[in-house]
Amino acid sequence: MGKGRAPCCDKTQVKRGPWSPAEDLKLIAFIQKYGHENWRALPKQAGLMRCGKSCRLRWINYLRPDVKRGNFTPEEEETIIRLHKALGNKWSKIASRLPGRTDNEIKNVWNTHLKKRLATKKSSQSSADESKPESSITSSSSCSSESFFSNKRPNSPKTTTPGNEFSDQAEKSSMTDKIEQDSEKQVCNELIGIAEDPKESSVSLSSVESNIVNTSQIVAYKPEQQLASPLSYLGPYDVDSILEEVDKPNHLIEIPWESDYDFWKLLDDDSLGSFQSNEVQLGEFPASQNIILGEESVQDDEARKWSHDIENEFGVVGEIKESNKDHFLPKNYAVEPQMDHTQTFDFDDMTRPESELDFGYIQLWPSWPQNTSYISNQRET
DNA sequence: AAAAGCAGCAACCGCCGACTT
DNA sequence: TAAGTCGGCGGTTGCTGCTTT
Repeated sequence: MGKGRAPCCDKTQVKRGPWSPAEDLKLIAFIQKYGHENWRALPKQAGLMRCGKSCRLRWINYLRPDVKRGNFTPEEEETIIRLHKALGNKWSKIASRLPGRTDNEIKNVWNTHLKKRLATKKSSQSSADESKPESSITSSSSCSSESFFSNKRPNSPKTTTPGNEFSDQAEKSSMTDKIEQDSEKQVCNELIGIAEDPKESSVSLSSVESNIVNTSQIVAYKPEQQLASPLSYLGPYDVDSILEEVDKPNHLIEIPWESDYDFWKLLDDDSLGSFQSNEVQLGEFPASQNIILGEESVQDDEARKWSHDIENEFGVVGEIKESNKDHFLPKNYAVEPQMDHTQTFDFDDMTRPESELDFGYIQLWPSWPQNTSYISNQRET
């Protein structure tokens, strides 16, 4: 090539920084309804002023229904340590062995907790090793020190407590020797049962979720499954209006940044009404909002049902007590400026012309992660 | 009580490989 | 085969809250 890589998006035209609940809702609603076949185009289709990469990251790391939040269990930490020994900084591969965990999260945990912990142990251990030979301890997921099983608090904040020190066994496992002797892959296979075919084995979380690309799959989620997601939205956000946003034809008819012959041809052919992508009917939605999903056709009632389900899932309820809201809102959640929880809220970048917004307070997932603080000031937009 | 330092983590950046044209 | 696009990955940044002084 030699031309340098074109930027994935126009940095001046996209919003950056923390995601607001409204943006999350939009993204979730869009993906649940239409999938994410094309991340680059998704923001525009969903009406988000975000880079496609940013959307992808947000979805993969935080909004996916199957993403697991909360502190890492000792077992998970041990797995990370073992896998890191075998694989190095292959966070996505490590993540593939930890269901529900994302590479980013694992990377953070490693950098902030495990690395330091191991370094500390190593230094203390090395001094101890000078006086006595290293014992041979087999490595397995069940080999754990007494502290390994102590302090199991899956739902407690993610911080690792001092009492939760990882065992020396994990550190001193025979892994080290084996890694030196065997190939990385062999060791990995032995310890974690990775399939021989790397292509089969390296199914990362992200790739798994990437397979969810059409609505027929998305809607297969049961509400209770979705409830397991970190969709604990709080605040006076009008779910209906947000869902309407992603339904808006003008959001689905993507006006490309760059001229796209096919797109304009599409318009010229006056085929909008009947245009069907493989998964999403991008054309102007009739009132019925028929969506062609492969062989499936989501009819009126299905669209309504979906909307209704979402509404139920978000649980439009009465006001959330001030004392409770802090419990649910994620840390660093971008909050629109001067947001008043007692009043309706106008999304600055997604304002509806005639806002007949009937904001309801959205009940939160009971499983919203450790986030306990409420950021009242918004970082740059 | 205020300031400084530290830790945690969400998000961004840029590179790479796979795939398409 | 070259050029271009896109998704994915890993490194890094910078903001925020907490702890210490």
